[in-house]
Amino acid sequence: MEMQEIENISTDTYCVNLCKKNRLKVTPQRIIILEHLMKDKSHPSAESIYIVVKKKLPGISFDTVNRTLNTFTKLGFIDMIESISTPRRFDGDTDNHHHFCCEICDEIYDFKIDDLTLPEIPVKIKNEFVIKNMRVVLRGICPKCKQDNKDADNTR
Amino acid sequence: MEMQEIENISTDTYCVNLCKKNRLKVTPQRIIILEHLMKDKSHPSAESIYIVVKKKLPGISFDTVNRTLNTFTKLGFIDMIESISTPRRFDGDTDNHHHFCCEICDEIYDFKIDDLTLPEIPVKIKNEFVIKNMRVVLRGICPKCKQDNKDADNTR
DNA sequence: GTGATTGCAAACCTTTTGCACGCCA
DNA sequence: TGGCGTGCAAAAGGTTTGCAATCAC
Repeated sequence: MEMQEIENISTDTYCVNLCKKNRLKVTPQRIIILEHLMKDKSHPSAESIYIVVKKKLPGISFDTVNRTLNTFTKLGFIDMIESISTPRRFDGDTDNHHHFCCEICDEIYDFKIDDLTLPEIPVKIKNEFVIKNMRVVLRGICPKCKQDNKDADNTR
Repeated sequence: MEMQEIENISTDTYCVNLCKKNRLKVTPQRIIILEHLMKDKSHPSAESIYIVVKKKLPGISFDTVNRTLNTFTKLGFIDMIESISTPRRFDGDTDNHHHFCCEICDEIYDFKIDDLTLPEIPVKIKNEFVIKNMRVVLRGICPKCKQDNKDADNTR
């Protein structure tokens, strides 16, 4: 009980500071959403976050949840578990290979990894799950966009 | 030139056989879409596939492209580069960890990999790309759905 | 006070579904 | 011929955008 309270206070403080540090105004909507995400390990959707959060803050709108999630994702507070964009993309190459996704241009680059250095999947997973496919997904900035960014800096 | 022709013929034959083997009726729409996917390494969207394919088969509809892509994906002819489902999902845990995605229930399971066994990213990628995040993504069937499948089999 | 943030509504984009017609086996 | 596959149209599902009112700083 006491622990719980202490935990809440510190989570709250953490969220407030995170917003301040990133020059976001500290609004109850943001704090509640962020607090919830710190606790919810179920990889929730915007919809399910909205449902839970609305109980504590009945006036909150779904759009605010969506927008706030976008803001937090851009700032790196949270991760979006999804490839890049809404339109689905397809790959005729079903051989084992891996992807680098550029977060600026959404381009996907293939690369290979030496089989010998493929990661060790935990035994528990190997035994209890049926693994059909393994992919290493890198996210970041591709050479082209890196260059474009530099160019933009130089013209400032 | 000659090579090109030979290539086309064999690609075509390959696509026809692949459909037949999987008891799909061989329609020009399917063959053209499949042929295109064999060549296009750009990880195209349904839209961009539609635009290209329409040039060869002006009557084709966008819906057919979409439906065909679904069919091919289910049969494993091609891969869908996307996380699981359209609604985005979020993760408050931005520490390095990895995901198992169940293709039946869409549940996402976290797991850790010993840092020492993390895969070797090719030097070319390391040098030319800015890597912000690396995740190993496994796809398959989770223990719960595996059990459910077994149960269903037993009641047949 | 002022500018960022919110809530509401509409717009937008993509995928799915239902149905009649046409084509492949 | 029979039934799968296609094209068309409408619906559904989710995210984004524009705008006026509100709130944090």
